[in-house]
Amino acid sequence: MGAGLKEGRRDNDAVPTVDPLAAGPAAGLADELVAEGCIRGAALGLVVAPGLGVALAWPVGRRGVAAKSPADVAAVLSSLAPLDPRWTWWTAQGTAASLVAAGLRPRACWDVGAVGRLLHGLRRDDPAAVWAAERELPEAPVTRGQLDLLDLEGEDGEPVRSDGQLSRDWLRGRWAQDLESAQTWAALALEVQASQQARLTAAADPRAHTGRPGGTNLATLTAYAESAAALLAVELEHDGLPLDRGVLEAMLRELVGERPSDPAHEARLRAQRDELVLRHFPESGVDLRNPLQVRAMLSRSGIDVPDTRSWRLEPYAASSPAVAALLAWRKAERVSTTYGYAWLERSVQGGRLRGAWSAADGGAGRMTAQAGLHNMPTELRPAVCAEDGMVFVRGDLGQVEPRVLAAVSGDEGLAGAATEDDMYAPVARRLGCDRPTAKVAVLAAMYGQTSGPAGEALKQMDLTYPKAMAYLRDAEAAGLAGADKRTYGGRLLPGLGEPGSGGHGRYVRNAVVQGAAAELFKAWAATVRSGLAAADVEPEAERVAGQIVLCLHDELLLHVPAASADAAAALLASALDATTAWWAAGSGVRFVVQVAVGPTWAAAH
DNA sequence: TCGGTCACGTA
DNA sequence: CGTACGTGACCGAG
Repeated sequence: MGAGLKEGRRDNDAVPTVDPLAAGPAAGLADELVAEGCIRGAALGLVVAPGLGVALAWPVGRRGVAAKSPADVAAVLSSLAPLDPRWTWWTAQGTAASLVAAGLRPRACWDVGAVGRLLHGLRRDDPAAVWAAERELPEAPVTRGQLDLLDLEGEDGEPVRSDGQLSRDWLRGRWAQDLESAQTWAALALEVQASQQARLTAAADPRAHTGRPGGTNLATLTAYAESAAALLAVELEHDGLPLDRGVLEAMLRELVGERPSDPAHEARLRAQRDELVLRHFPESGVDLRNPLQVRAMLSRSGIDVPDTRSWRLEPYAASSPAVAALLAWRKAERVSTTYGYAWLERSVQGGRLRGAWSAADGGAGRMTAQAGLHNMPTELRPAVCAEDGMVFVRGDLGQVEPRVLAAVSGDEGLAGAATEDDMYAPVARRLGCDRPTAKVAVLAAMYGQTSGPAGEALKQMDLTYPKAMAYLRDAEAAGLAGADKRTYGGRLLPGLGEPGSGGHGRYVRNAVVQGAAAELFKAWAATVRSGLAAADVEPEAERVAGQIVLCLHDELLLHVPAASADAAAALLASALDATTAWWAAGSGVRFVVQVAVGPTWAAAH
């Protein structure tokens, strides 16, 4: 056994049921790969061909290992833990999902799709799109459905077509036909990785920061974090958010009534709820779900509103029982339609709420989640209950967007304000206004508001924080001109190519802040994940049991054994310090996290 | 069956 | 007329 194997033995990634040292076809594999020029800690291309095995690729070699079942695959990968590879896959969604399902928690990865999104501002992360963008070819068509003759034009059985694009045949599954093809596919992923790595390495750091780990530049570290977030998205989808079905059902009974037994019963209950509102109005036959009809009905009662949004009706609620009834109906209707019994049946199984996660959606690259994970009403959060013997540890980044603005713009004045726990207090002092006004002015600056009560304070912002305001103005100008823009971490915000609307200007102005905040958040989440699940902290005792169960833009929710609550809380703080040490190095900006522990999500505040 | 609009939940 | 997202009901065009 080589020296590298001894020092590097890290079997903690493995499921307890898989012994990486067990004798078997994969025993000694790590040694063999090292002998064939595979370097410890480096990118290692990985493709899993279902039912066949594992394909590996490194710059000077490749290898296929037969593995029929997911457990076999897990055993092979566990045996490679001594190599401490940065697993390089086309996407975590495509490759890591089965690994996670088999109990693996890979430590480090490179997600070619996630990095493609970052570098090229792609809305897609499939191999065809990333390959084309990296080769600077025209956008590739989406592969779906059956191949037709047109698809095969220019194809000769090779993975790369004569026009330079990836083969549609290979994209449709040819890569998984045999282990030899899977190795080729893994080598192609590694080829893209190397090209991406070169682009990232060449990217100048936005500011002359020092102290980044291993001398790695910000863009590359951001690529690591985006990759980790893509893997985390797969894990979140697999693990789910603990939710007590009984508690939620009790809340639903309280809010919207009993569970309907059949469609007719449901219609009857619906009519009963509607009647509680309609009885306040003289006319009949009004559909409460049709805003136009509701507006007309209100108008006949002497309430004229341009639309029927709740904030517009709110002022009338005190004097009009009818409006109050309508607003109460709306609230119940929202819960009933979106977070009611149907949602419960669809999205909660085995005490966990599960939905699809995306690690970088939308223009700014925030994480998004489906199945209501990101917009569950606050009033339902008491149903998010920790399991027996477990607690939630919740960490919330305080005032993250203005702090991010201070860091990315290099504005010394704003950075000075960001040394305090509440940065709006010093801003108010400098602007000569009260705290609420200062807060509105800062938010208005980041969102691109141009009018309103913050007007005077905004003028003061220009004088007091010129670099921050110039940073925002430059972003807006780029958006208006149709030019490309990059976030601090290097995410491309593609320009429209031609002068755009004010709306797009405002969008880019906000996206450079929101996007950078998302990058910082993901880097923090990745660091927390390492402290929880990965095997890179020695000795073993320093690792904290538990898992991340929710990411919510500036908030992380951990589900941990009660005995580990303090350690998890400390991890949230230390991980933030470790992350901002390189992310905001030299800026003087302080980031803060508020941590709370509780038996439910609602209680952890 | 589709996209657009309204409405509303979260950050 | 401050940003982003996901979801559902309804409408009208296809």
